[in-house]
Amino acid sequence: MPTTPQAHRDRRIVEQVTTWFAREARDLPWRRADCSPWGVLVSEVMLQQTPVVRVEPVWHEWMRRWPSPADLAGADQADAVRAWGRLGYPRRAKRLWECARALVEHHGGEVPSDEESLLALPGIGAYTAAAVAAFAYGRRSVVLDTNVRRVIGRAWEARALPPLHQTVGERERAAALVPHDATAAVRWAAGSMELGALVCTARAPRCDECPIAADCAWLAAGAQGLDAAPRRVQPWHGTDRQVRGRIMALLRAAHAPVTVGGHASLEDIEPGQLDSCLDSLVDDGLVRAVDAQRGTYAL
DNA sequence: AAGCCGGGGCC
DNA sequence: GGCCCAGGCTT
Repeated sequence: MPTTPQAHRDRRIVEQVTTWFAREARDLPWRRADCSPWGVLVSEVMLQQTPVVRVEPVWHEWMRRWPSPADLAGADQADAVRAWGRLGYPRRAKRLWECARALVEHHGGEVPSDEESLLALPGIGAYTAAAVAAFAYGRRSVVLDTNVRRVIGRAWEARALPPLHQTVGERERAAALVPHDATAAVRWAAGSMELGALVCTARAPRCDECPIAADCAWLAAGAQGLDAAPRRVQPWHGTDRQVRGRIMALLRAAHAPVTVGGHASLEDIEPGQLDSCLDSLVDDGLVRAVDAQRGTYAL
C-alpha cells in the first residue's frame, strides 16, 4: 500500500474518529454485546429515516413481543403494522414482517451474515445490508448512510452537504477509507455515523467539539455554504402522504373494520383523494377491504 | 435518475 | 414554518 501524504491523512482521520467514538458512543440497546443479530436488523430498519429517540421505545416493544424472526413470522401482519405505531413509512413494518418470514423460509430462522444474502431480503438495501453485516457480525463493509456521507463530504471534499443522490465517486471514496482489519472497519463505520449524528450535524455542526476539526477541508475553507445549500423539500400538509398517514392512524386504533368514507375524523379530506389514498394503501398491502359494499377496511 | 413513501421535534 | 432524520422500492 502506498504511503502517500493523503493516505497518511486518511488513516489519521479514521483513527481520530475511532478514538472519539470509544469515548463518546451513546449506550444504545442494539449496540450492547447481548443484542442478537435480529435485534440489530430490526433497529436498522426502524432507523431508516426515523431518529433514535423515537425508535428506542418501539424497538424494545418489538423485541419483547418478537425476540426472534420466527416469533414475528408467526404473528399477524396487522399486529406488526399496529406495533409500528407512528414511526412513519409503515411499509417498513410490512417488509420487516415479510423479512422475518423469509428468514424462516430460507435461512433457518437466522439472520445471514453476508451482504449478498441480506440484500435479497425485503426492506434491506445497500446501507442496511452493510450495517447488519458490520454491527451484528463484525464484518468489514462499506457503511454509507446520510451521516457518513456528510462527514466525508465535509472532511474530504469541503462540501457543506453531500449531493442529493449518492454518487459513484462518493462510494469509491468511502470504500477506500474502510480499514482492512474488520474490527477497525466496524469501529470506523459506527464512529463516523455517530460523529455525523452528534457533532457533524446537518444544520448546526459543533466543529469546536469535533475530533477531526484540524483535518477538515470544509472547516479549513471557512465552513461556508450551509445557508445557500439547496435542499430537498418534502411537502406535507394536505398531501397524499398525510392522508395515508391519517387513514393508517385510524385503522391502527381500531380493532374492528372501519367505514373509512365519511368517517368523522376524515371529513375534511376530499372524497377523491381519500379514495385514491385508500386504494394505494390496499395496493401496498397495508390495508384490506373487508366489505366492499359497506366500504369497511382494516389492517 | 427521479418520484414516492410518515411523522415528530427542533430552530 | 422550514428543515432534518442509521433508506428502500418502483418506474
